[in-house]
Amino acid sequence: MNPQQLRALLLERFPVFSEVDPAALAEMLRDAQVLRAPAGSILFDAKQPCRGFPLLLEGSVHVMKAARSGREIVLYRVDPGQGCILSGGCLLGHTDYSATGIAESDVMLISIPPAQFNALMLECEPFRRFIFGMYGERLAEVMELVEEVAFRKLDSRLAQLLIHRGPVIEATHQKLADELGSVREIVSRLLRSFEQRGWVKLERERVSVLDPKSLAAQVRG
Amino acid sequence: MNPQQLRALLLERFPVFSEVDPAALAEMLRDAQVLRAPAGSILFDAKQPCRGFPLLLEGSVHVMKAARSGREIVLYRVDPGQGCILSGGCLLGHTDYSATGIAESDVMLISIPPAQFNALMLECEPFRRFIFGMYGERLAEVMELVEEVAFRKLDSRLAQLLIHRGPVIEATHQKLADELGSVREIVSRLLRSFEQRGWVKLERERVSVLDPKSLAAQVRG
DNA sequence: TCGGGTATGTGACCTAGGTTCCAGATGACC
DNA sequence: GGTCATCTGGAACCTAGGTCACATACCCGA
Repeated sequence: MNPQQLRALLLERFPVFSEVDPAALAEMLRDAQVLRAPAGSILFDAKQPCRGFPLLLEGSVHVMKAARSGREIVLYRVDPGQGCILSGGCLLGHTDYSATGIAESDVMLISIPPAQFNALMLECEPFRRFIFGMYGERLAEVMELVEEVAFRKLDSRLAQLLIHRGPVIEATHQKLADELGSVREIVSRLLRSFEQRGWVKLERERVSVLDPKSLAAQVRG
Repeated sequence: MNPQQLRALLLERFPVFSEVDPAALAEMLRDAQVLRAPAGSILFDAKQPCRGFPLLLEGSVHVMKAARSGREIVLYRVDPGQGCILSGGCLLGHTDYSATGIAESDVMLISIPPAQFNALMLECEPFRRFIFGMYGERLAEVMELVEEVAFRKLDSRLAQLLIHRGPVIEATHQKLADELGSVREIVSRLLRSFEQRGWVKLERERVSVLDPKSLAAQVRG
């Protein structure tokens, strides 16, 4: 990818950079690294060196926690136009997060070197708001997740996941279970009951939503 | 409280201000509001106007979520030397958090007006790190909480709470349940079983830890 | 077409924890 | 002391969801 293409893609994914001084942006782009990783690769884990603040250009990333039992739960997803604030955390002198980021699909990201990142934070108010906004959103999402896990039943959370992931979900039951912090058998059982009620259609590695209204009712119920 | 006392208290609780330009600090102190609230008062809720970024000087604050069932769970505590990043969130243009902050004890806090807050963020790198660090810590705490709620059993979480709150906890079983996101009966049952094993002593509105080692083992188990 | 890896269906069973309901205890206030 | 609210103990019961142990079914490459 040539510099012009990169610049255009960055601006498309991160409109906030249109408010950055063009010279500073050019400098940043010169120093920044573009990284690619295939689906399934671990982008960061407990303690990665991680120099630079990563911004996701393409693909999506799951940030998750795993218990020693092997069970997992997804804390949130990072989509294009968002940054990996966790792996960027070390830039700001945080404690370690002990969460894992895995590429859900092939990903491309750009890593802003610490010097440029700090300069942007210093000089550019919109950029500062953007970064803060990301932190705030993540915090809100994870707080919401606490409430869900603590108070909502699994059928409701599964229904919500199916609706959110759109009409056709390509994933194994195991992956859905990992996302919810449950186990395969339970997710299979719930999916089957949804299917018996005509709400979804099940195929190998695929769930098709047939009746989003009823699923949504299940979310509320 | 006179300005000198306030300045001294602020510096004691928030050493980061020693790195702020003294003139700017004086200006901030002149404009900042000192707020007090009695134990039990709601400091912020879904949507409070909340002008200013609050820093906690005395007391402690619970940030919690409530389900319509009436059950609650504490997301994290704010102690002196920390800021209410949630109520401060509006300064930075976030979405609403729909969490509630209640004063666990009598509290005193200082509210930094938006103009001064932005000026500090702009001018003072240590302050910026401090604020970012707080966001990062909160995020890490809440992520940890997700894992606990999803994967740890209640006896383990209760034992952890008892150890953390130190040798004598003055609280009703209901409050402990609210903190964990559970119900009174279960907490009572677990406490009783701890008592039968000689790990704690139970009195009205008081739990005394007798055997922290065994409790700690319960946390890990 | 055969065989091994992966994905799913299914049932029996178990347990943590929630629900309900009530009895006693404690303390505050009149 | 008497009344009332709050707090705690405790049993019976129920349910969601996790665990185990399989049987199938599907996919793909040798």
